[in-house]
Amino acid sequence: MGRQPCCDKLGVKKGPWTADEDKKLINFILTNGQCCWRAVPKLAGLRRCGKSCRLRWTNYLRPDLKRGLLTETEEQLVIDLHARLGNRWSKIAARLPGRTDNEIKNHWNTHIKKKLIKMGIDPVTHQPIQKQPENEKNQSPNTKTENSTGNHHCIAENDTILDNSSSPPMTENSSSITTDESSGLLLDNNFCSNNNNESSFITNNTFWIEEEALWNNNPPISNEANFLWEENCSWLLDCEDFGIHDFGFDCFNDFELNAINTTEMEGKH
DNA sequence: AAGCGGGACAACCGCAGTCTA
DNA sequence: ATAGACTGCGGTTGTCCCGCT
Repeated sequence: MGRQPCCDKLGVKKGPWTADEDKKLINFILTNGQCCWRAVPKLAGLRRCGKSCRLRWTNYLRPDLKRGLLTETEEQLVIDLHARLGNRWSKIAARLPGRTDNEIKNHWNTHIKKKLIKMGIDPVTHQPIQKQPENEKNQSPNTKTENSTGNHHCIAENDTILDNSSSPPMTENSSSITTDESSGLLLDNNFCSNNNNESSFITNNTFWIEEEALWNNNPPISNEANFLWEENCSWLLDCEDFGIHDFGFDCFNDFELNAINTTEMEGKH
């Protein structure tokens, strides 16, 4: 019954990844793509759990990742999306090109939360913080409003934001970005439309949907993906501990990468 | 210069839904 | 049909770094 365990718990390494492990994982994914994570550690020669490999790849090694702090625009978008989606970091991250759920979650907890509190805005409800009367504080959880974030919208299964009766009237076809007068937050009206066509959610992010599709297609690594890789690997150079040189494939083009991968694969046989 | 505290972020943990033998 | 693995997600923790005293 059932399947094989994802990894042998004994002998599985934990803790920070080394440059060598990163190199092995990157090489493997670039060669074989993201298929079955269970097999990755074994095939890539890593003493890691498949889950750990997936996490390392998606949060840190993916070539299309942006590095560095979130920009003002991104931050504003995160705030806006959080107001609508709550702590659904993966959904939020899906709307920010090159950002991971982990990164956004961390940034929220370390920066944005404090920023909002400073501005007098409750980071949970996104409403202005006001002193609650004692009797309201003691209300039972059952008397709470429709959701924990205090939003005026509910989220359908396809992640489309739906208006409900309590929501403020949404002006159709209004400009895509407006400002909430009370909070000063940026509001993206496109996001709230009932249009199920995802590409119309956030105009600026249309390319991300396409990029995501490209990414999900798995290998062979396309020229576009390779371009992204080359363009985004510069952050590795900023690393104190190791640079792209440590991975041994700096300045690679398609041909060189393939050559190395082929060599490595042959070496295994 | 040393110690301390807080910020930042990578990584782990555990849960829930899905998948498969 | 079902047990148990797989995957993805959100919450939490651990550790490093930096500024302040």
